[in-house]
Amino acid sequence: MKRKITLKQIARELDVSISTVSKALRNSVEISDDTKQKVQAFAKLYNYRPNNIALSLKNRKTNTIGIIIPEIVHHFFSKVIRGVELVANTRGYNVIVGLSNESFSKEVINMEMLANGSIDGFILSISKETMQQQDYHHFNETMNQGMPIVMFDRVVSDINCDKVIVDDLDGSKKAVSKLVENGCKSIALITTKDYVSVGKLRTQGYMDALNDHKLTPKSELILKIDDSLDYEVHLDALENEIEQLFKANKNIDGVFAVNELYALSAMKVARKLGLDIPNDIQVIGFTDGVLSKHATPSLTTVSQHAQKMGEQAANLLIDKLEKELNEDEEEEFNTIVINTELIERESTK
Amino acid sequence: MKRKITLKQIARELDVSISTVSKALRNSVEISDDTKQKVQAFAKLYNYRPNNIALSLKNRKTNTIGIIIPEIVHHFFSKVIRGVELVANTRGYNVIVGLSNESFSKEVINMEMLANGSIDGFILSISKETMQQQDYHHFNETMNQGMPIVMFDRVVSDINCDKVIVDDLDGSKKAVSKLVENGCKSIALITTKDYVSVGKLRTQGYMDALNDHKLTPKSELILKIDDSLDYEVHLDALENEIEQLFKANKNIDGVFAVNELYALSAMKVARKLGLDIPNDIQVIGFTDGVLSKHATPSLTTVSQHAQKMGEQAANLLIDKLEKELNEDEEEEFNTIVINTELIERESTK
DNA sequence: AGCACTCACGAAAACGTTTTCGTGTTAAAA
DNA sequence: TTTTAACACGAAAACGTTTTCGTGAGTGCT
Repeated sequence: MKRKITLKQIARELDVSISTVSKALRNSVEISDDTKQKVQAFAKLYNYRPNNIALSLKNRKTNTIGIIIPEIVHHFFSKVIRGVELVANTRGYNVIVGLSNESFSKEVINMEMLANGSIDGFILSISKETMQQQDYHHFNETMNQGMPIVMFDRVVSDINCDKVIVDDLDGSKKAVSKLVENGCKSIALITTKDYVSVGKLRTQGYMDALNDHKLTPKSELILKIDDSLDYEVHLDALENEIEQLFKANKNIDGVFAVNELYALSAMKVARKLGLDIPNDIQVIGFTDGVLSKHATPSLTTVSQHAQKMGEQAANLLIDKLEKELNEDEEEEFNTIVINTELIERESTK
Repeated sequence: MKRKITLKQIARELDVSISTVSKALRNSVEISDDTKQKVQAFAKLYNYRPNNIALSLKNRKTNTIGIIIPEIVHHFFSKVIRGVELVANTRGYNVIVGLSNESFSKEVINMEMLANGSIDGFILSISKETMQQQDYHHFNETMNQGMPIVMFDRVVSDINCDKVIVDDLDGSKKAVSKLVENGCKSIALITTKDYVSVGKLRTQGYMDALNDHKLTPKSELILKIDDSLDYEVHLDALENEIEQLFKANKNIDGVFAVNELYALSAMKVARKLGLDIPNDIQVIGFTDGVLSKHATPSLTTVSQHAQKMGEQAANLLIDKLEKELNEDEEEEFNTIVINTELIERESTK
């Protein structure tokens, strides 16, 4: 078990100075061809590779970006990571992952752990708890230290930074409009509490679409789920609430759900109540998940293009990292809006 | 936008030496209480945090572990990452993620990128292409440089390192035995080509279970899918093959599939052919996926405990990293076997 | 006064690079 | 022969830490 070889060791073996070795390897004109050959051959033989940590320290640049997400066992987030990885790698960066697990304190700790030199910038999506508490000091502090942040999906307008978001409003308008055009008269909305920004926007889109079609939104058709419960575990509770909704409003003929699980649960309850999909009731979900495609009937969804979001976020961040900004010139922040796409499957006519 | 503060700056401001600042912050007895207080107050005020990169260089230890997986948009792998992250974080490590995308060259490049000082050790699952080519030089070279590796799930016996594996053999035996006990006489196997080690083992488990119950395996009931196709895309081709199998063997009353998608496809085809699940035909899949739970009917599966695998792998690696091994004492490698669990749902009686 | 000790601190090396600047040698020009 | 210039290389600083060792001032003792 031999350690990795260093410049110093090569220098000692070849009886030259460290500087000479370094220059020879970088093909400097200062070094004679003879010496270059000798050094390069030796380095190749011993498979020399410069130590990344030393380089990072010297250059004050790690070529690593940190990504903080609330949860990794989630189709949407893992697709985003894939997108980030893809462009990061092709642009010569590594990716270091931190999970907040939807917790404020874990988000803070994780960011502090990485902000002390380990990475050059952040890509992140805010945890639910942070959104509730509306405590964003860690983002501001990070940025004050000159470390750029790109937020995606769950963003907050109070923070001035680059952002990549889904056009949630337009996406849900498209979905609800589709339901209306397909003949639905009484469309239910299954959404989350308002503090999650995306939930709010999707609710707004539902409203807008109804208004556009001269339909009046009815509050009894809107079900707001308290998603502080882990719904993977409390599936029963979720289905119960939906069942109550359906029973109280027998005329429901369309459902728009702000995520995959709500939509699937709605379909399950509908079947249980003897309703046929899509003839008695049509369902659309907002999601980038894997369940929709394989459900029976398969679910019509609003696709978020998660991987593309990751790619765009990474490009935004790396662009900023590599642009040496003139001191006097004002820094500017971009917001990229990713368009949604309605993927029609069997749950709609 | 002010840079992060360093020891040197604190030293200059307080008109003491760098060493004094460093010692004061670490509460050294060498420093007077007066000076300690002064320094610590100043450091707190300016929110001083030691630079990780400098520490890594000095200590020759990064407190970061690299994880290389073939694919991240995959329930199994993302659960493993979650497990790794969990114990890594509580033990003071960061996690840096590399994706091989099932490609040999990307696996090699990614490992080389990280092996030059960025991390202390690897946790990885081998890509399909690497398994096919059976070229493992990059693993050996990494280990020769003193960087430990822990392999999980897809391992190879030629390499001497720590491993965490699922008891694939026992898992599939349990599944197939269950089918037999539930009255199945003619059980089909849907598996992959043999080069993926886990596929091979699961096939073996199927054989063993049949033999244990005095049933003779019939080759016409075994369908080997060429999974070099991306089956998410070529779903039709997959379903076609399964349909041929069913049509050619009308007596099939049980199916064991080595992954979730094969199992779901089998159910879909069965329904299409007018077969009732689980009365006409029972299905079990080997998986840790999310589809099984939400399928209709929900799928009975062999659970792999992916998160636990990640946790164990991380513990194994960190244990090795933190155990200063005596030079003379032989290094030893462990293999942890994770037991599977049969989760019974609606697709079996 | 001379000596030994403790106390509180600083200098310097080390981790592995890159880069600036200086310098000795040799060959060409005056 | 002397001056100049090119050439080939080395010394040293810098990135931000930690730690070993050295040292000057002060104190107590004889």
